[in-house]
Amino acid sequence: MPQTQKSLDEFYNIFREENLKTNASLDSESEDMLGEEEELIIEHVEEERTPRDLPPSYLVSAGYDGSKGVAYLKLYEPISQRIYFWYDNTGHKPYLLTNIPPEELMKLERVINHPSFDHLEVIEKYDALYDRKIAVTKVVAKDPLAIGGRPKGCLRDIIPEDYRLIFGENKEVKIWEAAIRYYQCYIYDRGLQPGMLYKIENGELIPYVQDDAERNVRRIIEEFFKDESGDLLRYLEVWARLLEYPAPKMRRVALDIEVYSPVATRVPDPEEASQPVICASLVGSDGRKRVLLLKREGIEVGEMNLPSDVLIEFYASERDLIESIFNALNDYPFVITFNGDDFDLNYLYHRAKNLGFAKKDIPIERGQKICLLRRGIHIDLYRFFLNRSIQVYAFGQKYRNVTLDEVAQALLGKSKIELTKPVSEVSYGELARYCLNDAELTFALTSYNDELVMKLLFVLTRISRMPMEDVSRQGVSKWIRSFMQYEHRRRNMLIPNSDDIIAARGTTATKAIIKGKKYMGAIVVRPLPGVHFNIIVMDFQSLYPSIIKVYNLGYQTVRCVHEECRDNIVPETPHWICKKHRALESALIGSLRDLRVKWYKPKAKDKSLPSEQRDWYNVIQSALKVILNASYGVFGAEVFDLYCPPAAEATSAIGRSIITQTINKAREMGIEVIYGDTDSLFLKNPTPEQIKILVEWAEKALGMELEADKYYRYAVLSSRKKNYLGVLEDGTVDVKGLTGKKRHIPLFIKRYFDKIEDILSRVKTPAEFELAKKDIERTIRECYMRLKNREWDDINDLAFEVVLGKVPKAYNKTTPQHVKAAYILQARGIEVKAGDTIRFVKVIKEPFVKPVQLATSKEIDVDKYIGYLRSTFDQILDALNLEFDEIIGLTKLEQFM
DNA sequence: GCGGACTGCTTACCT
DNA sequence: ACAGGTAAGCAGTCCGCG
Repeated sequence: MPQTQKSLDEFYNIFREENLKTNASLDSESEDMLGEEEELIIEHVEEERTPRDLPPSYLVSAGYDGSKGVAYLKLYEPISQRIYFWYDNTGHKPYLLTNIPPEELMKLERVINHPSFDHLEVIEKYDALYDRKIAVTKVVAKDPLAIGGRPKGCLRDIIPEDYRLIFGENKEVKIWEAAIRYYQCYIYDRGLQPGMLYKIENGELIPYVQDDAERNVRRIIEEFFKDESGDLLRYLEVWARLLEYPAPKMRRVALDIEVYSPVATRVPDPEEASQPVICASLVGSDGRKRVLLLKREGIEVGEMNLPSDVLIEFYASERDLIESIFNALNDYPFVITFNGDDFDLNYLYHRAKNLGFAKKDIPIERGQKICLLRRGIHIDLYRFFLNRSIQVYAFGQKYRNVTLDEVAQALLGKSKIELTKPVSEVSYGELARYCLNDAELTFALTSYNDELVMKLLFVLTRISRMPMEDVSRQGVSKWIRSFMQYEHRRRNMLIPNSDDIIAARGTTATKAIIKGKKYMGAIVVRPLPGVHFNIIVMDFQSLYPSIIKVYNLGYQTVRCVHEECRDNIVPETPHWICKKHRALESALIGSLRDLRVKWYKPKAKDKSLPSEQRDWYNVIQSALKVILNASYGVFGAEVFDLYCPPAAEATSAIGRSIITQTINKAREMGIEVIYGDTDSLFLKNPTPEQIKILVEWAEKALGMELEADKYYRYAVLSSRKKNYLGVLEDGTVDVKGLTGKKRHIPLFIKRYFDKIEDILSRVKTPAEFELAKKDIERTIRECYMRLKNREWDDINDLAFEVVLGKVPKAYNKTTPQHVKAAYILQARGIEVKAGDTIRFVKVIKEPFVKPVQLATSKEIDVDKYIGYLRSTFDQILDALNLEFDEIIGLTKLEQFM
């Protein structure tokens, strides 16, 4: 393993000019113009919050203090339940790396005379793309904004510009690591572990070792992974330590505000904040519930029957009300909102400014799209639940639209309160109940299931090595990027630029089936239509992460520079894989995979453990699931900093080879393979011995873990891929891909589909199946007759619900039906946004669709619905050898009339 | 001027 | 703003048809 540990005396300082005058104009507020890698500069000087000594506390955030000019950390002390600050005392400074030698850089006046320029150093880095050590120049600055992230005048732009002016175009100017946010850079360089325990002793920051957790780590490593070969072991230990340390109880408050609005249908713009804040609710983990109301002319008191533990406070002045909110924001270490970045905190910030608050009295710091707290940690749950990976893998698609109402209904079984009148007009009592309920729901989303959401955030903070605020707002590719960048710094590896990787490794060689995609993906086995009893579904446990681990995939190893590796070919591709070095991605992803599969997943189900421990392990395994599920995808995503198309292509190619070999093996053994998709095989009636042999073969021949995942009493397959139904032993029905389960279809049809599902769940034997068929026919006939005779209870049951992917006018290629309906709504003055669900019915007259709220029953085009009914049920009837037309009483002859 | 064959767009889903 | 593969419905286009 190449490690470059050049000793310090080999490094030589070229230049160190003390304190060139600071240019005040560079400190001005240019927040709005910052690019994606926004540096949020915060100023907070509070001696009481920066102690010389601090008992063990959790590192929860990091940032840069503009007034002190240093990095700071936020530590959560779990006994006092307060946030404390620690300021850097190591003299760490922001920097970038370049291939331009110091003597040439010194000729670039705009660099050397830059007000924030500090000094130059030459250092050595390991360049993994070319397997060599290189000398690079470290350009050190006094201020992170001088490095990058500023639209104009930062060093990462100046260096290439001026170099070309002076030295010409011959040499390629390289800048590395200039887009990393300074506080992340600080975390990486100092090897800090957000989410872990630290203490402060006499001003020094010291990691705190907790014996219980360390014992667990030792046990995992020594007992559970004792057979693991050397290079993965180190990673297993680092990860295990991060995951075994428990999470603290987090003292927090949920905040929701209501704002007066002169136009009932319009929410006031937070940037203008022209209307008063009329109500705020604060629900704390300490049990405190407060409702703050602004006294206004002509508002009825109404019924004030709020629970006795709720404190109601009336304010004559809005200023006092906001000050009260700000006091709470300063008091609680964690503040929870639903959409606070966009609305609540944003509104309070601007409203306070409008009311003449001094900047130092506003505890909110604004970025371009985020609102942070100067003292505490602001978690915007809207941003967290919006995260696709969280939605799909952590919460199993339980909620569809990310609204407080829908998420709360899905996870808590509770709803928002419906107002009888616009917020601005309702009585104090109703306003208080409404606002309080929102804050209670918001709080409950972090407390239900033993604080699952807070713990999940904590685990992700540790894995990603990012501040909690960032983890809750950014996507999985940023989390993965962060822990990979951390590992580069730890190994003294140069973090390559995206174009370096493409230049060295090239692009893809296979052809995708789908037009516009970059390379070929997974295999889907053509299903054998029919009803099949005794089906075992086998699958490879996290196939792609296993491939990345076992086949050593990463930007470093795919198409490496060594001649001797070129014979290590990836099947069906021209790519080869390095035999000399282990890729960083392979080690990091591989060790995470092993910990999840071998330790956390089994332990999460282990009834011998105390339930608290089990819950914690369950949080960990679902956090790992989220990361692992994305670990292959990021290789193939341009937005990922270590984007490496051949690595993505190699992963799916190896996957195809593995599943194909396994199918062939099963068939050789005389087992019927009736279906399969990517990493799964549906085997018809295999014996336990056959399964055992197949599993052992996969282990031996492929080095992959194959397991029997499910047993279906029977499975119903049509000829369509990704489209089947399986009945488990306990009668649970797995429905995959069938139209009858899709969210957009009318409730009327969905209800009948559910009835059929119910009939099928009771079938145990082929004999019972014949009876069930008759039942199904009856059910479909009933549905058909009710439609034909126009016997629906509610026109809403006939509505299709389709999500508007973009604003209506952005559809310039075609105008789908839901867009037509959206236009009709717009014409009626109803606001329609991207992401809205449009509810429409099919009608007889042009344009053949109508928003359901504008339609009447007699306009409905029944034949369109019957057509839809047919195609929905054909997916099942195909497999049962039944004909829709015969069921509804149409003879073959009649079909032609 | 109309209908069938075709392609492309869009959404919802699977792994 | 993690990937590719599949189903389905509809919009829009082309072409034949004396």
